[in-house]
Amino acid sequence: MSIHQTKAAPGDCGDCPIRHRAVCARCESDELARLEEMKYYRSFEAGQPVIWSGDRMDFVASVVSGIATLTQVMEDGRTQMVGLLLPSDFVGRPGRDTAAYNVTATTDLVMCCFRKKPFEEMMRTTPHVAQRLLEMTLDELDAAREWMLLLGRKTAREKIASLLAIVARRYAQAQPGGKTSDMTFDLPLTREAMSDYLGLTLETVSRQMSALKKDGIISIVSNRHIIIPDFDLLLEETGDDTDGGMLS
Amino acid sequence: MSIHQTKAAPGDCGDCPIRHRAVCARCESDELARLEEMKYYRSFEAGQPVIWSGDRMDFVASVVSGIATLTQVMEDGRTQMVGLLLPSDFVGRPGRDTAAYNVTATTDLVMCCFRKKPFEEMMRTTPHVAQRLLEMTLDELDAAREWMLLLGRKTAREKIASLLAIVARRYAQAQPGGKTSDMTFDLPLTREAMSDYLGLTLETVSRQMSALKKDGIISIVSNRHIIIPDFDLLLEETGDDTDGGMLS
DNA sequence: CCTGCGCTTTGACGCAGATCAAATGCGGAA
DNA sequence: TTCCGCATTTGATCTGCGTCAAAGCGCAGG
Repeated sequence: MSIHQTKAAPGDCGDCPIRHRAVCARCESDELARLEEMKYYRSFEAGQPVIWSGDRMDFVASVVSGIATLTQVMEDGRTQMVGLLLPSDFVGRPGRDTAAYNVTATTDLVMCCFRKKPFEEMMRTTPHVAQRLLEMTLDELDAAREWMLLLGRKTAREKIASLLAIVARRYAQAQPGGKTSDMTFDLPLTREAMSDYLGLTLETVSRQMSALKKDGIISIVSNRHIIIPDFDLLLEETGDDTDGGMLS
Repeated sequence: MSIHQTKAAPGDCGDCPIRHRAVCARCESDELARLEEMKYYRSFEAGQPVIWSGDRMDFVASVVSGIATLTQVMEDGRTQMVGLLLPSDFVGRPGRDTAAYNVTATTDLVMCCFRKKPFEEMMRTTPHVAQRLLEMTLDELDAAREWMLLLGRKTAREKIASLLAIVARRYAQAQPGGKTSDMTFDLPLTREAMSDYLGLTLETVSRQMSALKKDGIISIVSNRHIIIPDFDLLLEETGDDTDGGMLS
């Protein structure tokens, strides 16, 4: 589907690209050894479902590379994304045996899966995994609350700007220097996925993207490739406090 | 402000009404003793602020009785509630020293506060508090995701029905029998608080409440006091799957 | 009993974003 | 190169909810 080949799974935790950010971040080498025994990799092509809400799920997992989404769907088809999973993010809930959401690969995806039983046992007997998972869950809860403000109170334009800022920021922090000027990245989401994220229709997303482009806030090259000439200008469109937040 | 007197703080954890549901739920008696040493009670009148976003916060806390809200406010005043805290719910984040949200008492409120330093130390050295906190945080994350679906995709009528169903359910589970018929309760929220919860204006909330009343889904006695003659009828208005969800 | 003050309801009107529909453009296969 | 399928853009119109404004209503205090 794309020219990229799925990066071969690392196999050894020592070489793992998410080693220091995922649930295993705090683990000592003996704990890593235990994890190695319960882990296995799974790959998915862009667009493929990982699991459906309600399905039995006997593993938990970390995203190693690529992007996945968590979505909720109402009976009549209305869809809301409730999670955007980037490398090192965690899927699944210890102590629950069915999936609560649809999980879909939006790009080619590699996940590091842990068999649920031994993983739960490890959470009970050693502190490092549970500690890290708590920290990650609290971060996700904060992100979810930010997202709730976006869904409940922001205008369509502010929503789009916020999403672009979030994605751009994550690319920036995975990249060298460059800071506030001339960020460039590939949007890993279709217009429809964006609309599901933002609680809008895909037409509104498209119109607002065009509007931001017309106003010089962003450049759109080849539909997915975005250039942000001035990140501060984009931030002003998000409706968020321009200043604060540097604390913490 | 109300005839109710603030229930005297329990003082002893053994008598605490939230003993088996709060962060301390899993603690053994020696751990409880440690918690007793770091805890103190604070009371707030209905409508009073507990803490403002950005303020220094050197405690974490459990709601003992009453109701508090977490809200985010944009520069221009747009407000979104991001958390509704009922008895046994937890406020504050270990490892963070400023409040991330406005916390407000919407009814008379009693909180059991723990000094942050010793609480964090306890999380590091004994597993039970951290384990319980992880579980509670995962529950909150699920609730937040349900809430995101509501904010992003539900109609005003569905939003109102969903909120009433949530509150009614919680009252029901704190009450005897009664099940699906003739639930009656006091809404602990003003129309404005409801609108902040749902991402609507207070006028729309009022109109939809009137509409549900006209359609016989609810009865409104004295503005805050609500009767739900048939809970299943209300559920049909929420837009959620009428059936599923019995699993789990 | 009257009065004032919050909270709530109701009405009239406007608009942001949804809906319906039709191009347009782009990448992959033949 | 042409063709096809699909994502995206753009246009025209509709509508649910927001906005602005004015009553009601219940309760505490005088």
